[in-house]
Amino acid sequence: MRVAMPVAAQIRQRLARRIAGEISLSDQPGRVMRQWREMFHIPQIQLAESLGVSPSVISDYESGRRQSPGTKTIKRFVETIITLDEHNGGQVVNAFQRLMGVEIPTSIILDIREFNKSVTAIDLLESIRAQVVAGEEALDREVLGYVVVDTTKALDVLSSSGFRKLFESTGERALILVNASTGRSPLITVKDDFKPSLFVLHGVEQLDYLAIELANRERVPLAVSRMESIEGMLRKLQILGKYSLKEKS
Amino acid sequence: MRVAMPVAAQIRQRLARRIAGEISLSDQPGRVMRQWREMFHIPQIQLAESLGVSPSVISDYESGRRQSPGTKTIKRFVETIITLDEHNGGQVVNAFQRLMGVEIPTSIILDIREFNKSVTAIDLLESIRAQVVAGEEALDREVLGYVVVDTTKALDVLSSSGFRKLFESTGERALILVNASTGRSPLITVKDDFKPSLFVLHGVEQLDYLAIELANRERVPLAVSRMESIEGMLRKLQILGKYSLKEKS
DNA sequence: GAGAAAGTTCGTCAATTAACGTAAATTTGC
DNA sequence: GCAAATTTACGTTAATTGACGAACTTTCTC
Repeated sequence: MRVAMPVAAQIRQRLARRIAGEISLSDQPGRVMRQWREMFHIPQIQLAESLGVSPSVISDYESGRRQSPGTKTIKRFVETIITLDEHNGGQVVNAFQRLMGVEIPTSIILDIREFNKSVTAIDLLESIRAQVVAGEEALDREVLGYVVVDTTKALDVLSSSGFRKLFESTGERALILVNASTGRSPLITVKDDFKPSLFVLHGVEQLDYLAIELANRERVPLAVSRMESIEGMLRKLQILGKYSLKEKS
Repeated sequence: MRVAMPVAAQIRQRLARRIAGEISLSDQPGRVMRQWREMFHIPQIQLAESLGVSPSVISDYESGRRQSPGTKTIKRFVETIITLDEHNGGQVVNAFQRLMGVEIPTSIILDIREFNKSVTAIDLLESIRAQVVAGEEALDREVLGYVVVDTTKALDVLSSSGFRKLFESTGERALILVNASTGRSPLITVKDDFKPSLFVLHGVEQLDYLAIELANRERVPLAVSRMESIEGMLRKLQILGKYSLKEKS
């Protein structure tokens, strides 16, 4: 009996199939390609180099000049972005692994990553200028990664069981909720053993008292980021996550 | 809050993504297209008609004359085969739904289908000239569908938990195991509450005594088909399953 | 074993892809 | 606010796709 495929390869394959499927079923394959390239934090130039083509080629695809790329192109594209990530310690692939099991739609995820170095809740909060409002006692715990979710979209797309799954899949990671008007709706779902180790809200107008209460009860730190723009915050997170395999304690 | 996508549409979408992904990641996209068309029991001519193209086009893809079909082609292909199945009551899509959750590789599945009419274990066994060797008492139960698995390949590819998942996903259906030399290895895994409602073996040289014992203990009918070829058996099953929505009791 | 049904092969052609390279535009970092 | 990095826009070319249709082979069915 032949030995089964290693788990890592299986995850890789599933993610690859998912990306390839999304691209080929889209009316704008280029847009989807861009989304994934950005999810992997790979500049066009680097991708072009790895593919052995000129950067303008990537731009042409993403901008839609090529309306129906062939399977060869898709295959090379998908395999290259995944391989590049693996060379960086698999920050994105590994983070996605967690989501693959629960079928969370990609559209609500603005950014996702596993850290390759040791990062604490405090490190993360500092980097995105966030103020703690509850659960202060657990701020020194290590955070293994983060997921940034568009809360408005999530409320639209996810059922309440979807939210629970999202939380479960984010254990020991930071869940960063942008476009969270009061923070009440998402927090209210937190009841289980498996839950994020850190909540960060961005874009709250008026923080709901219940959110604070729940965070205290569940002993999860809750913070509010004071960054002006989402883009700025994503950039800060990216810098914080910049790989450095050796630093991991 | 917008209402979530209906379950049926979700399944359709997941299956579509999976097929599209498989096609675009394959080195021989045409071969994969053929596999899926055959899984859906759609003749080239009918597919061509639905797509509004000439049948030779399908053949050209499947034979590999077109080596790298574009996303538009893939998308139209996938959506058409799924839609055609849905017009037939979703015999294949619904059968796959069950497998989607457990990630069984398509490669081990030779055929799969839900019945749209009432079929009993006896009906099925008669149609493929199978002799019952154990568990006779449950032969009048209704069988909702069937899965034909290449046992040799499955032993190669599936872990023991994979087998259990396969069984679980086949509840109230017939599991037809071809290339099953003794029938021992697959049967030995049956221990759970969720299991096929009927086992059929094909291609056994010498039936293992333990298989019979286990089938009796678990009260699942076990039969051995005397059809000469696998192809012949698949054809018989296809005829048995020929849709007739009204007949379903 | 003849006839129908299904699938293959291949020459042909217009439309599109895949790719380059250069110049222009945009974004980001200090 | 400038320099560097990144992305875009687009003219161009060879290769390939997407498609037809006619002739042919294989596979069922009665």
